[in-house]
Amino acid sequence: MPELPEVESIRRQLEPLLCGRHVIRCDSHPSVKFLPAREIIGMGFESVNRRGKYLLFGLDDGNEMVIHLGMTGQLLPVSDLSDPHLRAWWEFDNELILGYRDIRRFGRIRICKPNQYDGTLKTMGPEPLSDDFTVEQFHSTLKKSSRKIKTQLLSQRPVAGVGNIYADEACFRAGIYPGVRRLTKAQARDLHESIRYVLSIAVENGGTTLRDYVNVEGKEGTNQHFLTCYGRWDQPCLNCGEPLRRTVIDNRGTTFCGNCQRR
DNA sequence: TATGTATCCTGTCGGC
DNA sequence: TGCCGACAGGATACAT
Repeated sequence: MPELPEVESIRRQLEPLLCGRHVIRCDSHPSVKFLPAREIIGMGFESVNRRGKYLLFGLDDGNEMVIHLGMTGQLLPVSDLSDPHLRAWWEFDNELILGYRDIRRFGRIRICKPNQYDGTLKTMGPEPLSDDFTVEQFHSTLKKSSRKIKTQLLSQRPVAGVGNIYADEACFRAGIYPGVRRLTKAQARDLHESIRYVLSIAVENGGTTLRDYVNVEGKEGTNQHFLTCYGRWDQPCLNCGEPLRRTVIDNRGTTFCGNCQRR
């Protein structure tokens, strides 16, 4: 499930591969989710950027191809175009064929003008590892909603790029129960610091591979070996030793420590 | 406008 | 061994 660290790892590897290259052939799965992949034939790639969990490919006609990897999306060189999970592919003028594999088809591809986004991209909060992500702005945004903190984080509005794994990790590190609806300024500061910490470490580790995630080289990340909370229910809390618990918050599996993360 | 819920998808796993 | 249902979850459409 690619979140910010996984998408950033992919972006860093794709940038030198694609910039300056032109698409000479391409095709896609007939689903409307993936059809826009066919629209960039003949175009050149000028940049590979990221916003939250979205990859933004700058094209030489001034538009951007936006790819969200969903749950199981992968971008990597391919040779077998009969792969049943291949949803789109682009052949470049250096014989590279970049494939978009997506087993569950939760991802999507679209073409749009830069900074003229809709949906989540339009309402997305600041990049968590940038100077734009401040405690004041973060606390102010959280105060505007009465939804549970984890739900707010997953909405991408208070901050970009946080998914289920890093929401659990950050709440655990901050000692905040993910189901609370209001945070004090001090709690917001702790959560702000924790989000930046867990994402920074995950980027350094090349992302978290639990099942499907691999980078452009087909290699798994290593951050799964450093998770302190997500997916560790029934295992002892690394702080207090109590068994971690599992619950469901807004239809998302959630791991927490009932002792360290008080409601 | 804010909030909550259903839906899309398919591989995996556990129960029978 | 094989079948079947539950489950995983990000974004979005829809209902309240």
